[in-house]
Amino acid sequence: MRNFFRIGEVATLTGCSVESIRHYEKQGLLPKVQRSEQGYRFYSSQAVERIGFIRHGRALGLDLNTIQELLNLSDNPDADCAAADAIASRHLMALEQRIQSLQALADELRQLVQQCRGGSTAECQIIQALHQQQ
Amino acid sequence: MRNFFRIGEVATLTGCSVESIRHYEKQGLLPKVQRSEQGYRFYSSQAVERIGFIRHGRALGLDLNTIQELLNLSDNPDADCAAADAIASRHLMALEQRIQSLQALADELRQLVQQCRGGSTAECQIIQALHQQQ
DNA sequence: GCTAAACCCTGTAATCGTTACAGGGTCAAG
DNA sequence: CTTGACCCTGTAACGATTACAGGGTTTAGC
Repeated sequence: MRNFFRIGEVATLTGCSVESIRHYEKQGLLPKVQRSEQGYRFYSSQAVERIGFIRHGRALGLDLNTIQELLNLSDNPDADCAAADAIASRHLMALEQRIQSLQALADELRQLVQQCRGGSTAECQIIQALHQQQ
Repeated sequence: MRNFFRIGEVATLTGCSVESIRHYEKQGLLPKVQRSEQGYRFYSSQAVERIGFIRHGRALGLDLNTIQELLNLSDNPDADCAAADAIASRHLMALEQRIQSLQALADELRQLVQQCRGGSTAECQIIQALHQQQ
């Protein structure tokens, strides 16, 4: 396995767009990138792995700041695992709360859709509900 | 009930910020607003009701474009109610899909958190999972 | 050796809805 | 006549991503 990749290759390997990789760099999630004489970025396989880490985190819905925190922990192998646990737990709670509120919205919307019995918008339950004072 | 309100009063009545009201206007969701000689916006109670409609839609998670569509339907009482039904149903399906994917994320995250048994980040399951190739 | 395609670079602007300014005008009560 | 509470416009920020424009480099085929 080669140990140096151009940004486009990294994009293919990680499923991350070239623009996003450059964005992660600008946001400080990636250490100083090596450059060729012409200024092309070159990534080691460790760097590629780090971008995979970020992608993983994004897929879990973590924001870049949170991922940054986890990367810092990962960079210090002696740090306390409880910190990572706290971050994940905090995110999980926020996620569960968000799911609940979306669930409530879906329920409300489902009711509206079920009430709709055709006809003109003048008597449409969906539109009327939105006009209702809450 | 008065029939003319300043923007700050409308904000209080609808629970909508002054900035958002001006934003809705700029986005074309509100018809031409009346102005005092000094340029102050003045809203009729119908306009206030329309802003309430928008707020309702936002609370249901609809984006402004979708709300615009519903407002157009509402403005044409003879239009077919099926159009509103389609919009609401489409949004409901998207919402249910989103809930499902968030639910899957939460499940994955919950597993990670449960696997965490303390110790240093070097052997932290959460961090290791993020490093894993998927 | 030349050309075209496929890369790479930087910098800027767009997306979406909202919030927060800056810099200024108006109006009421004290 | 000053203070504070309003109002105005315009611009920028948030977060993550995408999409340019305008330019340089490399690679493959001819």
